[in-house]
Parts: sequence; structure tokens; C-alpha cells
Amino acid sequence: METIASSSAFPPDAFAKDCASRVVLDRIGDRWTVLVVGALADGRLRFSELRTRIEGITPKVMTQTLRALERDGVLTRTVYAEVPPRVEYELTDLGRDLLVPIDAIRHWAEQHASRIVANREVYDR
Amino acid sequence: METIASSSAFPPDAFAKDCASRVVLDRIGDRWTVLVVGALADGRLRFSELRTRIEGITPKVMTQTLRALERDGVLTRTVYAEVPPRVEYELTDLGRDLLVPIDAIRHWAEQHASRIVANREVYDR
DNA sequence: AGAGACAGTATCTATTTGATACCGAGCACT
DNA sequence: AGTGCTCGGTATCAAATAGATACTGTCTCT
Repeated sequence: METIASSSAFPPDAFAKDCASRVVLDRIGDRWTVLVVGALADGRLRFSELRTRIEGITPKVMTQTLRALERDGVLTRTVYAEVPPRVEYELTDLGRDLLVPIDAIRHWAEQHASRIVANREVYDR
Repeated sequence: METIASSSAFPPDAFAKDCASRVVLDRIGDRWTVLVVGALADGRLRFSELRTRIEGITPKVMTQTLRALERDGVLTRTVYAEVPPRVEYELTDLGRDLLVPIDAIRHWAEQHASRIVANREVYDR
């Protein structure tokens, strides 16, 4: 395999290394992406609002995650030249598309969480 | 951290640290989970078959991922006492449930991959 | 002058991931 | 009897990533 398959001559195959869709999956297979995108479901939020909503994320990692998502065109970053500074993040159309499967994942997690935690306890015993 | 909130007195909230659903999300926010579960969509596979299908995963990481998913009850691991050894992995009901949102994610990735790669190129320029 | 808000950086450490080499049991072949 | 092969992993070490914590710059308000 050579070039990134952005052509549609071949069906995109996320299992193939170097396939574009695999590259994209790597973004979602990120600890924080699901949470950040999910947090922006109801509209634009500022950096600090995101930090409050998503417990446990450090500012460095928040910045990294946001920049990566901005780079991919999932969200926009708008800086207002005020003091104190105001920066708002908002999903793009692409980001709102992503929201659909991401919500599905989150719902699955919330539905089956207790069962999974129980499985772990059995396994570890 | 002491107890994971597996009670259903509170609505599960994946944004909250220490919430069970957050713990579960962390499993999905793993680089390989989506691929491994997706690979098992059509039935049981052996270790080496998984390695072939999922390009780029190393044996160590494959083992880690499979053990974690087994621990969570997403798949089963069956060892046949043969030589050479045969070990088969298969999704549980829980795993097949997970397959639904995971397929949604993969479809999203395959659909929008080229657009995202294009976005990155613009951003990096 | 000093404190505070906000959106981050800088720095250092801990944890995860990855590359690569190797192992053990048994069969098949020479 | 020795050699090589298959399969499903481990072992070991290096590299990349995530996390904890402290700090910065700008302006405004007291």
C-alpha cells in the first residue's frame, strides 16, 4: 500500500494501515475527543466552560485536543480581542455529523456501565 | 477513588470523573478497541487472524486489548488444547451491542476521511 | 499598587505504546 | 536424533503521550 486512499476507487477500509479512514479513527480513539465533542453538542462553549464540564482534563491536554479537532475541521476556534480573553469553540457541520455516532457510543456506555464494572469485578476475583 | 458509581440513583453522566460510564468510555477511547471489535463483527477469529486483519497492531498491544475486552465482558477467549495452539475470540451479547455504535463511528470515519485529511492540509499550510 | 479573570504555556514526571527479539510444546520431515 | 515449522503469545527496552503543577501576559477594577 502506498498513498493514502482518498480515492473512492477502492472502498475505504479502516482496518488498513495508512488508509484515510484509519487515520480518522485514530482521532476518535482518543481519550478525550468523545467528551469534548459531546460537550459541544448544545452549542458553543469557552475554554473554561469546557474544563468545568469535562472533569479531570488538564489544560494542556484540553488545548491539544481542541487544536487537533480544529485541525480536522470538527470545530472552530474563535478568539475575541477582549480582556480577560474570550475564546469560543463550536462544532462545524462535520462535527455535528460526528455527534451522531458519538452520542450512540456515550449512550451505550451509560447503559451498560454497571454491567461492565460488574464483569471486571468477577474477572479480577 | 473509592467506589465507582454503579448505583442508578443518579443519572449516569459520562462527563463526570469516576462515573461508571466514564470508565467505560475510556475503554472505547482506546486506539485499538474499535478495530478489534469491528473485526469480530462477522464471527470468531483466532489471534493471528486478528493480527492479519488489523494492520499495524503489535502482538503485545493485541494481547492487552483482548484481555481488557475480555475483562469487560465484551468478548470471550477460548483456548483449544491443540498443537500448535488455537485460541479463538468471539463477541458476547454485550460486544454485539457495542458493535452498533462502533460501526456508526467507522462509517462516519470512512465517509468523511478525505474531507478531514483535506482540512489538515489546509490547516498545516 | 495590588488582586483578579481568562486562556492558555512551560516544565517535569509517570504512564502507555510500540519495535523487536525470543519462548515452549509438539508434529513432520530427513 | 536433530532441525525446522506453527501458533499464541512474553520479555525487554526505547519512544511517544498524558498528566500534575506552576507560571505568564493583558487589561480592568478597587
